[in-house]
Amino acid sequence: MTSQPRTAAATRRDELLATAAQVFARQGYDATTVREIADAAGILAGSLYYHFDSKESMLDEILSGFLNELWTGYDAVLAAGLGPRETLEALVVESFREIDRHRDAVAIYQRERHLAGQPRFGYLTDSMNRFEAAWQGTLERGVAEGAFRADLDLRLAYRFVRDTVWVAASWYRPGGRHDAGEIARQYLSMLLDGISTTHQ
Amino acid sequence: MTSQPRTAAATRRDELLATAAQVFARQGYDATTVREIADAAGILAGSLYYHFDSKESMLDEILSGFLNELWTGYDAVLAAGLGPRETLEALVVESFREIDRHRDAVAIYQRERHLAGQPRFGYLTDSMNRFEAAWQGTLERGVAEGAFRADLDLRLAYRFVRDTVWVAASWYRPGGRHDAGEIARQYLSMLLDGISTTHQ
Amino acid sequence: MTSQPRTAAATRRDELLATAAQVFARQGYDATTVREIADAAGILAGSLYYHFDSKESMLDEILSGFLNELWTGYDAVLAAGLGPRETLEALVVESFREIDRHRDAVAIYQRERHLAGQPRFGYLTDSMNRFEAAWQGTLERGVAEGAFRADLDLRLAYRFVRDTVWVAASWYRPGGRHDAGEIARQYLSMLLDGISTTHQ
Amino acid sequence: MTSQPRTAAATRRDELLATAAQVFARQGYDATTVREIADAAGILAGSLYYHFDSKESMLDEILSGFLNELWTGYDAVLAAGLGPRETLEALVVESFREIDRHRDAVAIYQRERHLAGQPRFGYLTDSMNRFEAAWQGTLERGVAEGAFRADLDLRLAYRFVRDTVWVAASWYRPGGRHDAGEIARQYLSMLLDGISTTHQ
DNA sequence: CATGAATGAGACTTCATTCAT
DNA sequence: CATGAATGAAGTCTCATTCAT
Repeated sequence: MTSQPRTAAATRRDELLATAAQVFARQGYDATTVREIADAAGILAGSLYYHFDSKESMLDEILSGFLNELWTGYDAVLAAGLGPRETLEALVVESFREIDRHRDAVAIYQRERHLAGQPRFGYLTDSMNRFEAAWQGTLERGVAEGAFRADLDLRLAYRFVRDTVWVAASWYRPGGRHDAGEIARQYLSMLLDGISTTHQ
Repeated sequence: MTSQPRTAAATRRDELLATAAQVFARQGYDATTVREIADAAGILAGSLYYHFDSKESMLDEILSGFLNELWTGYDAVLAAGLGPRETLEALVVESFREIDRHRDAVAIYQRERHLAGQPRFGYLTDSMNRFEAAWQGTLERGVAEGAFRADLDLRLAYRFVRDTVWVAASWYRPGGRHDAGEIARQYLSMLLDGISTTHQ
Repeated sequence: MTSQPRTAAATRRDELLATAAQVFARQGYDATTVREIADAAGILAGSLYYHFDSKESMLDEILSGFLNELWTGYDAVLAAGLGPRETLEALVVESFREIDRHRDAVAIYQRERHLAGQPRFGYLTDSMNRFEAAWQGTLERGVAEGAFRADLDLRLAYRFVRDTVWVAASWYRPGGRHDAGEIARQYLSMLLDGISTTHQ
Repeated sequence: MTSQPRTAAATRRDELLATAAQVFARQGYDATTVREIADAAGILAGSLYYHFDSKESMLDEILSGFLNELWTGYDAVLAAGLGPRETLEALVVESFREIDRHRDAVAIYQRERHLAGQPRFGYLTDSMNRFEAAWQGTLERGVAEGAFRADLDLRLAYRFVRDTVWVAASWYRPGGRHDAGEIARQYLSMLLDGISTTHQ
């Protein structure tokens, strides 16, 4: 009778996850009650448990789903054999694309970073480590090849770049004045050249 | 015999607030139980209510106390009659000084920004507005006077600068490799001149 | 299959309210714990909050429910166009009927009169005012028409009548020696004619 | 050095008890916090424990103090060898005198009648029994001697008389339009002769 | 798939009471 | 006598979760 039950169910799950992500992003995971998610989805709280094991597993799916897609994009960039400056540009562009597509998940990820300590969310720590390796490695290559300034503390520079990009998720709204690509371009321009007109 | 009773009571409150801020910063406000704060302070949960009305009022005092000190510093900078570039530099330095002194409060402030919607925390919204006015005004003056690049979207630039500075509270630990002044100097260098060696 | 879901839910609420009223009447509102109500109802304390917002809202529903029914009865009496003596008799009879049907609510109402000061229970004050108007107006008409003694202070007489009737709720038990109608008759006899054999 | 330490201390106790009685009467015993009593007395909550063992012992002293004085008055009346009607009149007058002098204690006594079940307050039960014996005995003598109507249920009549008198404590304010004696006279008139002009 | 009622653990908070000063 | 700080028990309420229908 039903054509693709698995697909239909998966679609319903995704809808519910998107709803949950929206509420988590707005209020924070802890401050969100299962009932609020259910209200936003138009069902009763108990009914969510037909689809998900627990509130935590919703969070889990949201975060791991986002990170999977993120790393698909990042890995493509890192495997492309670009120079350090081009790699950094591509990573920034890719990051804003992910923010555009997974805004809520990114916001949650930023806010609930402390979850990385729990076994269930160990993949967050893994991701953070790969993340640091990718960005800091790119910066180091850039310094070595003369593309980036050599007088900077690279750990500070890494954090500067990282935060600069990802915190944008906390204010970015799709459909605003600029699309994700334009924002990426402006950010890159500031990041690479600074905002000052006179360079020492 | 007793030296300063008023000071003694104020000191105890401040100690407890510092303890609470530490726990809030580590775990998040919602995920923190009153009992955890009390444990960290070496008293029983109920005893906190001799000093404070509620968990929320602890948060309130932490945030408003921080913002009061922040604005004392900012107002001094803004009243000094400096040029835009010097103003921006002074604001960044002052910000890192505040991060150094109120690390926990800053981290809480970053994470619990959504509180601004509640009447009790309306002063957060006020502060954010004054904040935007101060920074964005400085950027505009800088563009007008030729100190900052004119080809940037100023709202984006404002967010870039703002986030860049404040997110540092999430990883800054006093007593680390660099002191707050050194970090400010490096951040300013990246912000103003960019990380690239070749400027277009 | 299911007969009347709305009725079923309303019935459950009413059962729980009746249970709560019983405990409140026995021990007083303040001295009653939510757990005692739940125990009496055979559920856990937390489960009450599926049906009611708070302990106070249970009290609210008990009192307002009672007063609504009371005023339905009183208004019918007052609208019947009876003479003052017949009106007073009908009010007393109606009062004892309400005591019979809402014994617990009446006892609570007597004991927790001080609630009238709180905004949420402002309707208690309203009811008390209407109450006074109804009874004292009847007494005044009776004096004017010669049915009641003219030598009495009417405010005192009003209180005498009022207290006389309603305090009965504190000892009345349905199924006792006399039914409500018989008690009303004896009270009316004492009230109207006194307990003395020789009248001056 | 101090002239009468015992008397001074006793005076302070009495002041505090009067304050406590006032608050208990207004809000009810359970709804009153020790801190509210202390506030009303202008001291801190802990300081009350220099004078009293516990909140309950304050209540105890208030109630037993009142009952002691009440029974001194009642016993004098009952020992005077009066006829039933004169006895009833004297008891009513004495009761209003006690209400006048111990208004708060009487109000508390009315409201917290359920305490009679606790061992510590067993004297309340004793007092109630003596009370019932005194009043109902007087009524019975009156019926036997033809002073009171024989067609009434005496238990109902007893309750009618009892409640009628004592509930007055809930609204009586000293210094009002009528003094206690005048109120007693009017109450007696209604009680004995009724409020109707035509007697059957 | 969803509902409605309930569970049970745990949260925040209150408050009578204690005690060193 | 009084204070100020703390205790510890208990109370109201929340909320993730379960389950029969």
